[in-house]
Amino acid sequence: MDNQNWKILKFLQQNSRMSNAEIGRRIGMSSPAVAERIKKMEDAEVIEGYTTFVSPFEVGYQLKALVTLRAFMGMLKPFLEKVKTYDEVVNCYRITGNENIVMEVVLKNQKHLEAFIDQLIIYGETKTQIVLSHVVKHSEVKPLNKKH
Amino acid sequence: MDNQNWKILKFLQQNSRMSNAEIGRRIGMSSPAVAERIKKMEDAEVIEGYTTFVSPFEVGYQLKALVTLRAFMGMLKPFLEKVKTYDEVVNCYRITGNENIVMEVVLKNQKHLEAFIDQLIIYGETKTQIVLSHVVKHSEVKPLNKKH
DNA sequence: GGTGAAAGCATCTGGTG
DNA sequence: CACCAGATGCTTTCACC
Repeated sequence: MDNQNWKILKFLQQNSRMSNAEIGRRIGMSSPAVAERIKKMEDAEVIEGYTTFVSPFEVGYQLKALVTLRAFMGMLKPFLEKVKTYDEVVNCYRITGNENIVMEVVLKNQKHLEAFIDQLIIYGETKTQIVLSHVVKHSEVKPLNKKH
Repeated sequence: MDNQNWKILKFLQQNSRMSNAEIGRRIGMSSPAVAERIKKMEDAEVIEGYTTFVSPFEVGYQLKALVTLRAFMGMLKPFLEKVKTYDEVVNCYRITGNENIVMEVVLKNQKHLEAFIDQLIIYGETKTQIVLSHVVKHSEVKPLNKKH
């Protein structure tokens, strides 16, 4: 992970559809060299994949929320299986503390939110925080600063 | 947003570097037709961008946490400006309720976490939840189900 | 939305330091 | 081992239908 690799990752994080040739032009390298470096980062799982951001709002999801779950005894495991099947859940984290789970969910409206939360009551107690705005959106991963 | 567009979005969300020609082959459409549909979804901001997932762990960030902030009176606005400058913050949401902000942060180690939280004390009270695992990871946005 | 030509790109090969 | 340059097959792009 030298400086050239970080430059490649910077461009790929900003626009993963940028061609290897264009990346090469910007960092002073031939396109086969760029391709080879990308391949190695994929193999090393530094690069986990390439995706497209779809605006939930533009396709009809008017609400975004963070839903926290404090699972009932014995219900965490079944929930961890079930959560994969919910279309509304964009991200789900297992966390330390009194609460076990935080989910980022997209929903059509209040009624949809109500229906979604109703599904969860068998698994535990929930807390819902409506997202008002996305202040920092998928900021790039940057090289670790030495001072830390 | 017909069914063909949703198929294109499905492939692009799974692998944004897939060529238009390959997408076209899979959905029975020519590559110029695919290109035109993608362009229109970009213009309509249905597609917000294309990115690469970089594994924070593989590049030296051993810890992930959700940090919640309850801002002191008058400190929310300055914080909303400041948060954009933190390399550790991957996502930051403004939310409803007692607490104002939830951040997803990546950190080198406990010491780095301590230093990060120390930076926040002037803005408000914090709560930290360490992420144990990422149960659902950037699940695709899917078409809204009619029943909701 | 398809087709076909031209330009551009990815990928493989062989060769250099 | 990382890189470059040239050759080949795909891809993108733009004209036109």
